[in-house]
Amino acid sequence: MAVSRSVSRSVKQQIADELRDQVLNGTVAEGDKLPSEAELIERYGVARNTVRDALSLLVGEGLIEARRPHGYFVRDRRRMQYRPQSDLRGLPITAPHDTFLTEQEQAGREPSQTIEVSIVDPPALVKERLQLKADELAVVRRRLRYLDGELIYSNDSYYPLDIVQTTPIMSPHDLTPGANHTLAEAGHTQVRALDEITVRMPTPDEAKRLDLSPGTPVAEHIITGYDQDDRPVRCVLNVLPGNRHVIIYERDGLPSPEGE
Amino acid sequence: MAVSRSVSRSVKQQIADELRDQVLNGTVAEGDKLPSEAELIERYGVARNTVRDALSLLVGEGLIEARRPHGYFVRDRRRMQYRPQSDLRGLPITAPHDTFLTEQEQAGREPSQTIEVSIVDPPALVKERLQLKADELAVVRRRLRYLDGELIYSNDSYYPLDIVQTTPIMSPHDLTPGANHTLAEAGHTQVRALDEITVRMPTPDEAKRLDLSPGTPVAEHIITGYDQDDRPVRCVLNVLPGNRHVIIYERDGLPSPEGE
DNA sequence: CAGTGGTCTAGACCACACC
DNA sequence: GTGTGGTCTAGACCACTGG
Repeated sequence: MAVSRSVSRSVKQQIADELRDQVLNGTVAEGDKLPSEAELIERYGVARNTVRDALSLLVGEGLIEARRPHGYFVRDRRRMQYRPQSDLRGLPITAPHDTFLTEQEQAGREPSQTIEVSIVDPPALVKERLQLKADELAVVRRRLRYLDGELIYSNDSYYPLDIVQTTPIMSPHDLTPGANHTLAEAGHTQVRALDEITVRMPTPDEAKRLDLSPGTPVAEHIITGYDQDDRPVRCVLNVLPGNRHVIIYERDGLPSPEGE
Repeated sequence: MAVSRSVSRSVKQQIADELRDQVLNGTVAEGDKLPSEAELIERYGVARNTVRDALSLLVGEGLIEARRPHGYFVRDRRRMQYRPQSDLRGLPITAPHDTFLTEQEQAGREPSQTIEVSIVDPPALVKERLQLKADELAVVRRRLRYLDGELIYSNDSYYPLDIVQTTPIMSPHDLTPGANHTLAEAGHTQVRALDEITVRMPTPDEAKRLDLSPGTPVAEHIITGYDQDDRPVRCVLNVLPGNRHVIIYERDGLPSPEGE
């Protein structure tokens, strides 16, 4: 019903508009099932591909997803806070001192993670940031972090091999004293960091690893940490599914350089 | 040629894979034109919709875009730096003191912007952050920023009406002394800020306003500024096309709270 | 005018999860 | 089995831009 041909707006757009309205105003709530393709074909009197085109527009907007063979569902729009500052200040990641684990436990959720440690020839992106020569290697701790069994984000921390060679960073367990502590003991106290955030669509690999449904962008968050001698000692590569997070920074001071 | 049926990977996936490889390894460079649909139909011996399905996968990954009626082209993957800290420290946006304009001019590019000022009942999102009551209004300065004639991002700054009512913030021009200066003169010196960054697909409105091609996510960057009495005095809503920017924060100190 | 991608139709067969 | 969405075919007509 109610699709008109020969209007400026295409049929699939009109169908998508109507469904989008219903999603946004709550007629169909988060988690609800949309009508099946067959129902929409009947309702609007159009071909199946037209209905599918309309639905794929909404999928591309990140509003709905297909769960085969159950139907299309409205996606969850709630987001959790992601705070790079406390992640770094509390340091990245270890048992009692892992900010991810402790913060989430306090929030009454069940955090967990998998850790996998290896020595690798790191990607160019990491090599540049760690100022490694062509033949220098790095240790990477690859983590997948979960909350209540649900994958939240991936976190790969790279360290120059020569710095961490004999430290607990090499062991595939939570770092009980904390990675920053370990680095400091090795003579490299991290005193500053550079955060780079890029927004993009995931690669097919990432989509698979993070179990992302189509229409889900990611934030790639790269942290490069420097020690007291301005040497890069850590490069962390986080990939966050865009639909699950709000990235938060708090800033103060704002010294007004030119008297503004 | 070379698509095989009855393999686990679908035909459209195989075609997409082959084209993706060519894009990523540079066989077809940024800005280059891909083969037309007709050529791909012939090359692979499949139906048109199959070719279109393959291409729309790559469009969804943000790798290529259709420029009708010219063909499909490899998208530009260069990004410019976006630094919320200097944007705020230098203050947001005015003629000689506008960090956007001055920084970009120094980089040898031609910045420009449109400004539109109005008094509005702000969106709920802004109202919460400015702690406005239901009937309180705000002044919004809506900007679209360009570089060399190309749209870079949108920037909407909201101010509580009662604070800026009689100030130059109300005039639709560049703020020569700077918005922070004006706020300070009105007795509200901004001393801290909260940044929130969310990653999502654009709404159809945004896609149109920012001229985003399909497969382009956005970063929504919300800055809330507080004065010496911890009253929110500004709420800035930036929408950045994901494919054009790297968001950069610099942090130092990292005081290691619990001795980590 | 020719060639491009955009829209739409009307079919077909498939894999998968649930009953 | 039944119903779901996923893949694929083989056509058609359209709007737009360039030569």
